[in-house]
Amino acid sequence: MAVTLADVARRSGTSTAVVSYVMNNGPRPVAPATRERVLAAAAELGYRPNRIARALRAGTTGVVGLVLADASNPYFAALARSVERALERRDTLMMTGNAGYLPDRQRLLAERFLAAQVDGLVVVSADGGADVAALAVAAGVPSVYVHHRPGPGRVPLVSADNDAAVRAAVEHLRGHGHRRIAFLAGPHDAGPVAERRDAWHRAVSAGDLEPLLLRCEYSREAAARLTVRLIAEGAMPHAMVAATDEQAMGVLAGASAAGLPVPGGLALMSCDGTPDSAYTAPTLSVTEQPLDAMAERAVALLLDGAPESAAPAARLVPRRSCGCEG
Amino acid sequence: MAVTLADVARRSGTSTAVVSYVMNNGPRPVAPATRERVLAAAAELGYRPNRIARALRAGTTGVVGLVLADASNPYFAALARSVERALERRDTLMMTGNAGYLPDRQRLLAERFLAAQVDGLVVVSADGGADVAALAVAAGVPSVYVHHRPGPGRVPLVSADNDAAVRAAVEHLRGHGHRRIAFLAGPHDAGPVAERRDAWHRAVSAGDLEPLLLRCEYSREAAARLTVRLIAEGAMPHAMVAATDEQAMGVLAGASAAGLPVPGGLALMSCDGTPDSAYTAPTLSVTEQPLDAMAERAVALLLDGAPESAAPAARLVPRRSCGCEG
DNA sequence: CTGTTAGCGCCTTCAC
DNA sequence: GTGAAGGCGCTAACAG
Repeated sequence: MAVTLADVARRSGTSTAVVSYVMNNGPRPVAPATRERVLAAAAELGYRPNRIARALRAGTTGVVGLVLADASNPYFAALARSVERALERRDTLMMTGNAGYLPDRQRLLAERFLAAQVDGLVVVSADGGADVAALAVAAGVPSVYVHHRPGPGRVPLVSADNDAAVRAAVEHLRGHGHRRIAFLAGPHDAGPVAERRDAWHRAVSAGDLEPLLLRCEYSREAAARLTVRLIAEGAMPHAMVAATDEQAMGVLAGASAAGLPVPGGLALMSCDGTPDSAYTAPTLSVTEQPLDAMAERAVALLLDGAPESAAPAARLVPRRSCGCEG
Repeated sequence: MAVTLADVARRSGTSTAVVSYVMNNGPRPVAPATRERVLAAAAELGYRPNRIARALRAGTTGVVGLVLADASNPYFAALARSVERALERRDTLMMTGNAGYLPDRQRLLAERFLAAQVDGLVVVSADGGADVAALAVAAGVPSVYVHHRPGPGRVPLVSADNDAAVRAAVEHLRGHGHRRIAFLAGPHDAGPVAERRDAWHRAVSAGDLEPLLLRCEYSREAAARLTVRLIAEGAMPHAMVAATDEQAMGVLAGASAAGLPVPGGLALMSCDGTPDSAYTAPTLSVTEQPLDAMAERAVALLLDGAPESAAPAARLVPRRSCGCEG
């Protein structure tokens, strides 16, 4: 059905080797006249190289697998796009799979990607994921974690400098006059969120401020429910740092539903800095993760054998929800 | 490096044929004892079938390509997840590429996916895209458009019944007492947004209501800017249907920035019904597209040769922004 | 400079 | 019930 190298060779009166040399500009030289004939034949027939055959022969597919926690979460979605751009620069295709926070599904996806002979595996896992990169290692396939590394192991991790970011957020809220600054963490104590929580705790302690640790699932729904409940109980703090944008958006939704004004009644900051955070009502003050830099670094590590390097810094972006601009 | 069929055959003292029979449960029977030995050998060696080799032999990869307009847009992101789930049910992997509204990039992605020998192409294009599915057709690869079909051509399209949805939205706003109901459309007149605009126009005309057509790009930023400007000029309508959630969220952000209360000063509805729309402040009243049904239908069309059928209906979900629940 | 050919790993027809 | 062998489309020795 499809046009093959042999078809082009026949049509141009040459051999498959010559056609291959022309299509790949090497590894052997071809006479200009012959080259023209081959190119013409290829164009006429609409020849398109079969990457599957090439992959079998070359032992490399030009495809990388991305195991993602959840593309519905704007943070992970933005990260995925950054990874895609980084791969694009290397002419590499991406297979994506959403694991939905399920360790078994992470493993299943990784297995499938490995069976598909991906050249590398990028794993973006949330708290409590499986150490799926270990599977890649066992198969001799390069792998990287971005954002969070579930297991111990020697698989490299690329994440941002959460410590400095959270410290800056706490300082910023303090600058607005707040002395009781809550932190909204996730249900578990692991990964970047744990780092952010620790950083908050250190900053609050050092500043002689009053701590209040809150917890909920990483979803808008859970954060909205918690917020409504706290407001009803009169237990809502007046300043809060949310571990994730997803939670912060839930807090905003809950506050809106319960009639608590932001930033008037609650000064809120968050730690992801997704694109969406600029268009909430009110706009979210955040510490913005350098997603493009993280993705570029991860892909360089994966495909170019670049050395592991220090975490890139997050940037403070004050907007309306903390009390700025208004 | 990697373990192959031949390795397992050697280890189990059989032939590659038998190992293949065992791994695929056919097409020939294998004696139970032999089967056990093969399975044991495969497990010991950690054998994982090479899908690339299988694909070359079988002429089918078990991979579908998804050309997406923009995964940063929650509507497209949700659609992509639905497509992934529909493919998952058929044990099919997905390659994704974001075209970012650029026709040339759509074409490039389609070319690459075709070269990777995908079994099918799902194209989710925004207004003004290229007719990339035509490339697939030329290559003899099945393809479907979801949401929008750029060109003429006979490539099937799966979309929702926009007409009924918009009519319901207009009626709903009218029920809230509004007689001047604006519509926020996109910059072009094509595809589903054009359908929605037409449906709005018919509904407004039939109801003897006052029309006002507004336009802006499909981004939060553009919609927010437009909203701020209209408010400043005193030209903001009191009721509006936005063509997309993305634009509606921008309107919400603009209204919040300019101090216009929603729904008090503006009753707003939107036509996508993304998951995000339930957690804006205030929550967005929408007509919800049946994304799972659309995706399932598209994939059935693509891989199972299912017949084209009528568009599934969108559902009205009243929330706070139109004036309900309050 | 160009042609012939041997596999990459798998599946399956054909012989035993 | 099992084994040997050809070939999917491509690349890169190896000959000419």
